[in-house]
Amino acid sequence: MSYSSGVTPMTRRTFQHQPKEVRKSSLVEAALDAVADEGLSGATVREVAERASVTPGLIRKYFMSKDNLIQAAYKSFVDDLVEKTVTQIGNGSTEERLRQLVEATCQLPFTDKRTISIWAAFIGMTHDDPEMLEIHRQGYQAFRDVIASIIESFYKERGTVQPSEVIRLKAIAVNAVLDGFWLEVALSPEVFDEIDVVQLVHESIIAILGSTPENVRVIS
Amino acid sequence: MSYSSGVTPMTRRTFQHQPKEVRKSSLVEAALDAVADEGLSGATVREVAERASVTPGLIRKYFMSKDNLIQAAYKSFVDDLVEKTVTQIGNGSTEERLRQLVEATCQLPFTDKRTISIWAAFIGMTHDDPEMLEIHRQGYQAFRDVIASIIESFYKERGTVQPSEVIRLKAIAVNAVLDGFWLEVALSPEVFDEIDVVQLVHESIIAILGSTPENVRVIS
DNA sequence: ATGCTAATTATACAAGCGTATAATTTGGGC
DNA sequence: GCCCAAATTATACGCTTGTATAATTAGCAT
Repeated sequence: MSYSSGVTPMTRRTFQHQPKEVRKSSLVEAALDAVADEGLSGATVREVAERASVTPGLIRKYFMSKDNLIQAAYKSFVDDLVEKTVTQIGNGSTEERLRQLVEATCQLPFTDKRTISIWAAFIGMTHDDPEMLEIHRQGYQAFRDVIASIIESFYKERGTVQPSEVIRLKAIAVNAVLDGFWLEVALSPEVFDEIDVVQLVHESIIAILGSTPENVRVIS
Repeated sequence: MSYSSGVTPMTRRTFQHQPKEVRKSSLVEAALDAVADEGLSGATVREVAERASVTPGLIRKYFMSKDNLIQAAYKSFVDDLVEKTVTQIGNGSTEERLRQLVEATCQLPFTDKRTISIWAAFIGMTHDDPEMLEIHRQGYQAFRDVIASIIESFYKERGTVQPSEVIRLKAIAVNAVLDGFWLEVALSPEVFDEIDVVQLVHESIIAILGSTPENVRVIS
């Protein structure tokens, strides 16, 4: 809804000057809201501008193009996600950190509708736009590093120091498990209505960490 | 590129009548090609029509709207994927079927650029469009059923018959692992350049199947 | 051969898109 | 209190989109 209902306004709308960074992040936030609510195709320049209480032309003062704004929004989103994860994991014992990692992945606010909608909307762009792909990769790399550090502690505590190559493989596997569960929870939440996801994921990860090609045995 | 370079054509282009189903599936295939190559935003009515060697107007004879065409394309894609998986798995021993399942997930043609591009493009629509969500869910349900039947055989062969609830949980977990790995391979293939993904996934799944909350132990 | 019906093409239109640019307002320096 | 640069608004343009519809063609029944 425009501020004037179609007719030429008697007076221009008032506005306030804002520092560059404030305006930029305000526009980025508005873009993410638009993507979450209306999907990628709904995140038009006009829609974003309206959500930021600003006129469309202003966007081009701060971003070279609409694509540029979308990229900035994606980067902001990915960085936030990684940072929130790191923060939530904290500095406790290995067991605690692992549990926090699982909870961060399976529970709110990481599985809320907004986060999932944005993730899903953007993931499709990584194949067309090389810049979006790069942003995605950096985020995943950072996430995998967090996982790897926990796994390293895990083995150290158990006195079975593993070569870095093993840790790398385990980190990839654990990352896959977290990603896969997250995706399932995100897209088919009703499947997990009566399931303790955190427990299930935790068991799966422990199973993977506790197995090597030589020592996997079904005991019972 | 149109058949006439902008000027009014002297003669209309020739065409052939086609059976309803042939035309429909031809349009669906063209839509999938367009999505794979140009992304969702590139899959316009005109683009699809051109790829199907047809004029845009014809699409509306077979599909109520563009959205309707996109939904049909997604359904075709999902059904194909499930069917190809089932076919590849075949009727061998449990061990063979499990191996085939893993290979089907991690190797070509399930991880080729076309398949991944289409999957990624569509997944973002499942949050806006309820019909797309339903198509997605049906596909996943079918896939999970395939996994569950393999898992059931797995336990039967080992003489440890599990309650259906356990099988269901394991199926969800295995599905998550496959999904997660598939996603990683799809989006960051360079990570797996020197890794035997099939082996890694297989180990992870065996670890999960062989673990219960009571019997998980690190042996070595 | 002819005529009829369905299939297909060609054309047009209104709406929405990203973008460019000129006009106006704001707020701090003097 | 004025002025000037920067920030913001307003307006317009050209293009693409999905859709509607009229004109034409193709193929089959007779």
